[in-house]
Amino acid sequence: MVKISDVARHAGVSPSTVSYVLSGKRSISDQTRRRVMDSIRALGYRPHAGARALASNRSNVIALVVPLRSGIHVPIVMQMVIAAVTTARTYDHDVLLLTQDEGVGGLERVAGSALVDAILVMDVEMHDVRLPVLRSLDRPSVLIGFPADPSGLTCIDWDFEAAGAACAEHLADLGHREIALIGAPPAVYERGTGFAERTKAGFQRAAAERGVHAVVRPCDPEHARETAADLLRDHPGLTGIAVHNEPAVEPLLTAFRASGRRIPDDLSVIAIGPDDLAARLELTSISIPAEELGRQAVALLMDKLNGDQAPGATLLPSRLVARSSTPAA
Amino acid sequence: MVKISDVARHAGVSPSTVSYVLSGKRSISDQTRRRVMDSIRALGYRPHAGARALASNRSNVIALVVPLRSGIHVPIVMQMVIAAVTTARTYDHDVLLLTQDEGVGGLERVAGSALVDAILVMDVEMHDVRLPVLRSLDRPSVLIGFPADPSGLTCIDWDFEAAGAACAEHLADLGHREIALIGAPPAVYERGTGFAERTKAGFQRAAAERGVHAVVRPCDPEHARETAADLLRDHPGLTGIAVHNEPAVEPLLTAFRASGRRIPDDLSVIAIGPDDLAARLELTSISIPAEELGRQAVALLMDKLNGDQAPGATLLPSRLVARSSTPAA
DNA sequence: AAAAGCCGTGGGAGCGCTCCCAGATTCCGG
DNA sequence: CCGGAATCTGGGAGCGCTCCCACGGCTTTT
Repeated sequence: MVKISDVARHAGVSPSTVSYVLSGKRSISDQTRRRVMDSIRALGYRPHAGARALASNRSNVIALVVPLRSGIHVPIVMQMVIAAVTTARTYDHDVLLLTQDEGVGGLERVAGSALVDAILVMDVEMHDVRLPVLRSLDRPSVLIGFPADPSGLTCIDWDFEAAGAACAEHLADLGHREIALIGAPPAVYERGTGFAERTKAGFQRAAAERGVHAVVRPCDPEHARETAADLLRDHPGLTGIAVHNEPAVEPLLTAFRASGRRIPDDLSVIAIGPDDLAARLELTSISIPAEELGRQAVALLMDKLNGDQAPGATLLPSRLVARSSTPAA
Repeated sequence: MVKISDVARHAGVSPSTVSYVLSGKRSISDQTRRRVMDSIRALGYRPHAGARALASNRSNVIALVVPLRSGIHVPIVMQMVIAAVTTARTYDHDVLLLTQDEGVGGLERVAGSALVDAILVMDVEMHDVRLPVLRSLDRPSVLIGFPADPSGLTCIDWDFEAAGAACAEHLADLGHREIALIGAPPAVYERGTGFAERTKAGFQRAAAERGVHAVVRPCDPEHARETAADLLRDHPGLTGIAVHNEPAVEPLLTAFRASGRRIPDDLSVIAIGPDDLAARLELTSISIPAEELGRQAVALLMDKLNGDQAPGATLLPSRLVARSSTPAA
């Protein structure tokens, strides 16, 4: 293995100079820098990560805790994970994967052993048991999702409230008087996950403001057919529907059509979710940019690692893209 | 930070003894062990990962390279990733995530800097550019998927050839004389990915052996409707179909029904893929156990890390589960 | 002309752990 | 009672890097 002293000898400088060339923590003459870099390349030198971590107290690795529970759409998670890894690399950091089920112990382990410098937690619950640990840990963390009490934590999420409101407003603007929001599976609501509630709240608030009648239903993708049938039976006057449940979108559309409703003639539909699905189905959609969230979350984490003050709460705006499923009357 | 010498002092032993208690690399009297363990708990000691890596030349971290290209079904990837992480933990290892697009450089980086002890590569191509690097690296690796030349490498995958053959045989056994395999998107075939070709080969071989007429079509899920229509037009006598394309399954079923074919009355259907989807749709299926693959791959990697000889090739059997979509005639 | 400031570099302690080399103790058979 | 084996423990060098402390040479100030 090539070590820093080998490079130093080869370049005719001291090891500390090589270190400084690499870290940029003090000025080095152009000539020296060039000689050192040449030696590094010539010898194929790579700093030993462990030695570096030991001496500098920085591992240049961040932990990413991924959820593995039901009711969360896997492709979105994957997109965020990829975005997080890619972004971390631009900051010269790597990503260590932890699963939700390692729980509190996992966080304490990777932080306590100095395996990671910081922690990114996806899919935070309202009353997440990990919150106290994250607050007390000596390492910065960023949460994707908002718990009930975000004090002392840095959180980021999509602005679901605004997304829900945008749906209701869009439908109201188009003249619909009776609208529905089909949301996440019941399990998600029961778990008290914030995003589902916030979408609902925004939807209902905006509907109320516009004097539009609004109903909200959870939906298990496996039982999309029943959900759709029940909804249309209970509310025959329904003409506008927002779906906040990625995997249920296609089954629901099928079910609506099976119930004799034409889209968009009888029923206008908005999807809240990734743009690609909506684009393919020609649905008006509120896009929730997964990559953007992953990217920003890592950026926040890096800010905190640099000792910068990070905002406690960040809400990413969503964007309504009108397509053929919600035509103007 | 609590360090090993703090524990040693607290327990009245030497640091080396603490180290040996933790590693188990030499015998320790029960009494001493207990005292040391008590001190560790009392002080909340956690070995510093970097120091450990430096001194022992082992980081206890493995790299996992995840694909991010099109044509691979994301939930399957995620299942394998989760399984890999979970399994690695049972071996006291963590998982560092790398993306495909870091390419060769990424592998050299994490291996050269001793960030990871071993490498697990998902979604290997036939003529993968990373193969030479993996062969020359001083760290063990395991590939998920088989390249054209697997010599000198440890590879594991599902037995797609057998899966394809099982489909043809099952259909032939039920009396079908004209059958089709609807496969991965064209891009996957063009890329020369092994699994698509192998399924095809098994399907065709078994069909030939049974004297059954077989056709194979790639299929882009976005154009499932057209694929289905074309296929039924070109081969009106078709009565048995195998689908090896997870996201296309539902669109295809819809398309078949739209073409006036009843399932299973007019058309028997087998799905090759995760069991949950097939079970929900009541389809006969050949299940490809994603978790199992992730688990086994990590197990192989750990064997190699321990210096054990690992088999060069491992093929995981798939299992045919008969459901209502392929009734006996 | 001496003092003060600046820039570029070297020396080397120390980060926390592992594991080689010994040393101490106990146990056994002869 | 002794030699040797077996069992358990301690000491401490060394892993490869970072970063504090110095230092020499040069320029600018007093």
